[in-house]
Amino acid sequence: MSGHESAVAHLRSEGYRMTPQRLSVLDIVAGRPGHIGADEVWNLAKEQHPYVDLATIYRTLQLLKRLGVVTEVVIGNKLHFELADHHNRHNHMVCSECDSVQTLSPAYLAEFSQRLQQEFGFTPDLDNITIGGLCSICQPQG
Amino acid sequence: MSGHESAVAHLRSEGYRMTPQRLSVLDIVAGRPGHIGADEVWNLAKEQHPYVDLATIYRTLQLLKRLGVVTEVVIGNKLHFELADHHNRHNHMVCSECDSVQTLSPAYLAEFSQRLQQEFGFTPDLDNITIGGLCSICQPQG
DNA sequence: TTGGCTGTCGCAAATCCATGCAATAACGGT
DNA sequence: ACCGTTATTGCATGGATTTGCGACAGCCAA
Repeated sequence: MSGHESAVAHLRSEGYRMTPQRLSVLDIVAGRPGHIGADEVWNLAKEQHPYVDLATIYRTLQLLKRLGVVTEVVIGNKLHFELADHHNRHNHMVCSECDSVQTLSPAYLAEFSQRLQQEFGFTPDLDNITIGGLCSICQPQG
Repeated sequence: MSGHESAVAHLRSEGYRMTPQRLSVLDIVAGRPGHIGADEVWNLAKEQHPYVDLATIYRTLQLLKRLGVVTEVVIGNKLHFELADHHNRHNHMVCSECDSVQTLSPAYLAEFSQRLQQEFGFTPDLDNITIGGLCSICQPQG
């Protein structure tokens, strides 16, 4: 029962229906400080609602992503999700060695993004930009 | 028979073996100006070597990627590969609507990359940075 | 050339995610 | 509270990619 009532309202105002499954997914993602994998969401959701199907979890997460309620982060070769905080947007830096994740203010990307827009007419989707690389701990000869 | 003899030498110097399957994959990727999907590589490889397995194609492409011989590009939900040209590195902008790909000089990312390095000790892997978004043609109300 | 060590292959099964379809359940109207 | 419409679910299936494993084949040493 955190602060995702607005998300529920958002869903309904778009003509989507609120189901227990979707509520569970929302609760679970909202109850997490960080990001969470689809499989973890599934396990937690089954505790409240034993018959949820994994496909439903995936569809719900995709829906919430389309609505901008959650953000998708690629970690390793799996997808993770986290509640989108529009007052505190951020991008991610994922270490390819230890899979650790650091957040990054989009201010770092703003100028870059504008250049792409101006010079190529290409509008980057900032929410889906994740930077891979090596974190400070995993640097070679670190 | 292009210019990938050095890649062959690279493989062997690292203790990997050169097999006809791997040569085929190298030939095919090297013979392509742009990027190519794993399934396409497979189809072409089968023409020369009817019994190659798709798993071998994948493993070979992963190996070549690890060695820096080819670069991986995520297009839609498929992986594409292209010969890494170290004298003409580039990043990609992929349109999430039409899956078109434009290349991008890494100069655009240089300053950004340096800031991450200095402020976070994070070394971004430029080869694996792909920018998603909407191309000029697929802009809303374009 | 032969042997053996070990990397590699082909096959099959597993994983992650997406999708088609019929049964079901949510919601607005009554 | 009930009904009908239609979005949503659960199930089964499919596509893309990865992985386990036994058989096989390169490559080095003798």
